[in-house]
Amino acid sequence: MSRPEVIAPWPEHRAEDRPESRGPAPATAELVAATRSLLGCADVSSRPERRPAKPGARPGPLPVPGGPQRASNRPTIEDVARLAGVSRGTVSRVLNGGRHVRPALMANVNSAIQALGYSVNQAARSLAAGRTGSVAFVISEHREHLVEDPNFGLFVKVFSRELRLRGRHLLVTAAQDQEEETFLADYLSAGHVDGALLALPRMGEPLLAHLADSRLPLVVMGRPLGFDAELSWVAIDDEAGATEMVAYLLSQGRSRIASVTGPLNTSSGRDRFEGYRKATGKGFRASLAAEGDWSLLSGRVGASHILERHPDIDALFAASDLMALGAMAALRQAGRRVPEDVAVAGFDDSAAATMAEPPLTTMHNPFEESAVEAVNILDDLMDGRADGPRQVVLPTTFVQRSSA
Amino acid sequence: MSRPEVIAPWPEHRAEDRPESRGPAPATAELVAATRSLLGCADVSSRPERRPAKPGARPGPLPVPGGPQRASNRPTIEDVARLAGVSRGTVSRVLNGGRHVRPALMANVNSAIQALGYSVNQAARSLAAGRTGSVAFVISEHREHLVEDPNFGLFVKVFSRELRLRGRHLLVTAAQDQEEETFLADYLSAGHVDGALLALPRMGEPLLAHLADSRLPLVVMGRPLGFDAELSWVAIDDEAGATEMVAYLLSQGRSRIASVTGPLNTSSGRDRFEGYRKATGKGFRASLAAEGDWSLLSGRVGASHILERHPDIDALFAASDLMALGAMAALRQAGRRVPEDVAVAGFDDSAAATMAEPPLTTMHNPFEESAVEAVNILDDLMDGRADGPRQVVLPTTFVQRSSA
DNA sequence: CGACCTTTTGGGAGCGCTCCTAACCCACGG
DNA sequence: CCGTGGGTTAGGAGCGCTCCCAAAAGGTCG
Repeated sequence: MSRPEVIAPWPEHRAEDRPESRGPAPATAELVAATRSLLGCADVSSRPERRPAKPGARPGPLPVPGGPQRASNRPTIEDVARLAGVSRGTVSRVLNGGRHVRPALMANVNSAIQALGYSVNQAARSLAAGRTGSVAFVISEHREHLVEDPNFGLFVKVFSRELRLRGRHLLVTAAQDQEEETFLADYLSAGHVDGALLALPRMGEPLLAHLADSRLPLVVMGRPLGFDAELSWVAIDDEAGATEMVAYLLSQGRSRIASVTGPLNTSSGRDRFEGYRKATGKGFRASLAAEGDWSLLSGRVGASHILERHPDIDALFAASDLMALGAMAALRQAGRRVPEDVAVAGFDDSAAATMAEPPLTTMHNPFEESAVEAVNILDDLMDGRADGPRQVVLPTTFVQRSSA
Repeated sequence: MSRPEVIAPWPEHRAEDRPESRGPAPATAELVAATRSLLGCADVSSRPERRPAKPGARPGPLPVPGGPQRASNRPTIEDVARLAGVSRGTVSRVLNGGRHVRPALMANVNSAIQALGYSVNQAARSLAAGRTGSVAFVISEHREHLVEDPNFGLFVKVFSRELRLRGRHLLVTAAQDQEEETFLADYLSAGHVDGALLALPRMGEPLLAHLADSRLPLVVMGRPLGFDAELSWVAIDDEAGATEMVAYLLSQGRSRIASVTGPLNTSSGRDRFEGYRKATGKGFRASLAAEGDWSLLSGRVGASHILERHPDIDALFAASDLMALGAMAALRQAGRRVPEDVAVAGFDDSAAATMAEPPLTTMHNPFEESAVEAVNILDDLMDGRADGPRQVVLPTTFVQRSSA
């Protein structure tokens, strides 16, 4: 972004975050006059007038030559200043954290804000400050399926909440095809947002490369293969989670453990497979694994294929809950009982896991914590508080239900 | 909104929607000079100079007294104007639809835009025009569960896509509690967005009332009970859908049809129940129905209760797929086979329907079409093209799978 | 050919805010 | 008593755009 090292104006919680007055604003000028006396405005004019009023100074609302351009009745910072008996600058300072403002004046300004129901004009602020106050959540074409994933909704919710706590907004942008992706990358680097959150990318995705080049503060959800070191990201410990799950299956006396993996061009797909491979040790055989794409269907297809090659499996580890459901359907179709004949384990602990019959044993993926962490990092990045990319890896936790 | 009847500037597709140049912008002033000659700028100066250059007119970038305030290198409309050899006003006109601009000049301006990689500064535009170019998708506290619903993601995706096609942005806002809801209502009416899309409200929701009072263009997803006439909304024909489904069950020879309904303080819950009641005709008995809240659990609980009262039911109509899944679990637990002993039908055709065992017979809810329609209406509302609230009701379609 | 109307164009005037500078205040110390 | 310096404050300048008005250009018609 334009100014390299902005040291955090726009603080946590400002007065504007809790307006009180309701209903349509009355004509502001009158309100100012009327409210002024009502408000117990501590008269701070104990100090003498500072500057002699200039001859050309505005006496009041001042009928503009070309007729008033202000169509809206929304109170402005100027109205607040007049009501509080201070200058624009002081109000602005209060709005931005209140540093270098005497407590008495600050109280006055806050009362005025409340009285007028003032709320800052985001557009004006953005224009003047060169920051937009909003953050994009970027979803690119290859993640169509993500949208059908309940976790997507969760991300949106948590992002939105966390950002608002910091006085920022969430802008959701989706690119449906290659062309739109290019447009999106340009749009984002053009300074329309202060930062971006990127959903789980695949390898070799052009959007990722574009964004990595730009100076836009960026946090990736999931480890971005090929950009591990240069980008900030939040991920879970996929390998450890997979290892733990397979170890559990082994501990239950299962020995012929198959796996439907995630796409191997994603870090999660890869790492979960790696965890499975390591945990099975010398029992590992490539033919016991089939690559899926996280979807229900791919789980069913993958499990069928494995079943043809290895009719004697007694457990199946799916790299996602959805694929586990698909696999369960295939197993049932092949006459296997779950968990009696074949134990089935999933990954993610999504809503689907509870819905399954029998309910799915799975690894809990801390989506909410990830989202919070991502916003934290992005915030530091945007405010120049970070001295380089930052990566966070969160642990998963085992959730036992009845499928394994 | 401030200006009541804005008649549609900000057209469908503008030049800014397809920038070409990549990479960081070089110092703009030089670029203007350099590019000018390269561009085959049709020299439109065949007409004589219009106005004699004022004595005080800027000769160039003009070193500002207090030092240059422009931190960013982003080209401005002024840069484009200089390069194209026209005035700011003309470029602005091109940007906003190109009315009252000669084609030759328009071409020049567009080349300049491409050459500089110019893209409009949203903040400045908003400030000057009094419109923000963004639309809020509002999710209030009572719809927590919605977020876990895959349809929510679908809404976000479709809204985002449709709005971008119209040069607008989607802002996602969620209120977690009562207080935030009040804040949100204020925020929205304060003119930070041009319009709002409200997700499926319940009766007596304060947010709905607030928003209905404000002048903010608003489209509700689902029929807002109590505001049917005064608000714009998009809904499906819940009653007809329910009737059709129950009629199907009857046609299959099922006669003792139970129902787990949706919450009866929502229009969908009410209407689907009404359709069920009418279709069952004199076979209807209140004890055959149980009220649910759309959730899996409520489906299970509701079905269990019904089963206690009426062990002889041979069909169950659930007002949502999720509740159907819950009901199926309860039935299975009670030793009933689906569909042999009890046929189960759902509603919505959500992702959960395919996942079920057996796959769910359901009514397809055209979520995507609804979303598109909602954006259409909102667009007309925001541009003052609508002469009052508008309501749309879309039909559902029967989807047969194997549960009934 | 000039009066008159329509279409196009240039540029002034803001939109509401933040940033910055200079002026002001009030100790405090010499 | 007068500098000196740190903490406050007022208000000018400007962010990049749209809106609008008046001027210019280009018809049209009697």
